[in-house]
Amino acid sequence: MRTPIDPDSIGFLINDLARQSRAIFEREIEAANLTVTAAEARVLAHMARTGATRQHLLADSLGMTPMSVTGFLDRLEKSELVERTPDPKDRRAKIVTLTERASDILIQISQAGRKTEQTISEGLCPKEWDVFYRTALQLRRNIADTLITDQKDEA
Amino acid sequence: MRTPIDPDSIGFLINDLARQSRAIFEREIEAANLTVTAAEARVLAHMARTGATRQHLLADSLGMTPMSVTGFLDRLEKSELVERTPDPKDRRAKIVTLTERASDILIQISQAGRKTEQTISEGLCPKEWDVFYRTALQLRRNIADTLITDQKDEA
DNA sequence: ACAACATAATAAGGCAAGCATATTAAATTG
DNA sequence: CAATTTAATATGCTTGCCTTATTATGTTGT
Repeated sequence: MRTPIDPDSIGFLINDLARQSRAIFEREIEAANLTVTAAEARVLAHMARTGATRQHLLADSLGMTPMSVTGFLDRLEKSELVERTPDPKDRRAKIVTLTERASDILIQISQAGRKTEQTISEGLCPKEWDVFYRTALQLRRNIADTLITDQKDEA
Repeated sequence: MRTPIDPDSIGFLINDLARQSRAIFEREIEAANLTVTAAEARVLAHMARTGATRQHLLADSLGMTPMSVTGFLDRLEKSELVERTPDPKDRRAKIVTLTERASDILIQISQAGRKTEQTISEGLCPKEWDVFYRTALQLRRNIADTLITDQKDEA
């Protein structure tokens, strides 16, 4: 019974990469004197991509629960980076949008992101890097589909 | 100014993969009726690899602070999966070891890990998977080195 | 030998990133 | 128009870390 458990197995590995890259990203963010966390940046990124939406759609896009999104939006709203406006078509719903102020910060965030990317991929052969990136993309979709399917199975 | 910020950039991507794979792993763990978390499993994995060690060495191996390790060990000790014994060579230090009970659980954890790996990599071409895995390994070392160097720069 | 410093673990306390559950108001559907 | 579903949120929890003391030792230079 060799290798009963391996710290180099893919799950641990991916987790390590996430912690490491987050650490580097946060360092860049701090260097730029920004006051957003990596997770908040992620929310902003999705908002930038999807445009004005209802909160639960944003939650879907982020792959988290509506309640988690509420928490993020509360903080981001306090920092005046997002706004919640009532949805005229459904009085239960709210539409979230990025503020003026956010666009400024988004640019700085993306710069931090690019620097992080550079730091991380430094010394890697571009071809390998490319395969790595594309596989990661594919993997994410793959897993997301599995998770959604399983979720339906529960119902 | 196109792509001011991209939810598909590598940092976010890796983070997403970590969350997703952890979710799947935790599902497996629960299915096996185990009561360890992914992070605890990681600690156990490192302990299994490094053998009996002092806590601060374990912390190094895990890439976390000694205090964080203390917390994990407290819980694992309560679950009787690890033991702390005084180091005869240094009365400040403690040697941590896995218990009998842990070896059982480690096997189950590794099975959960393998199942997770299967689920995740399902449908991927083995060659791509291999490149992905090896690049990830390389990347981790790469980043770990950067982080350590930078840390020294601060001092 | 002993003062100064470094090191090993821990106590205390905090914060971020979530989650689950229950609630309220509004919409939809039979 | 009653029953069900949906959108957001309040409340309160867990996990996975961190920082900053503190205490007990070890080590080192003089």
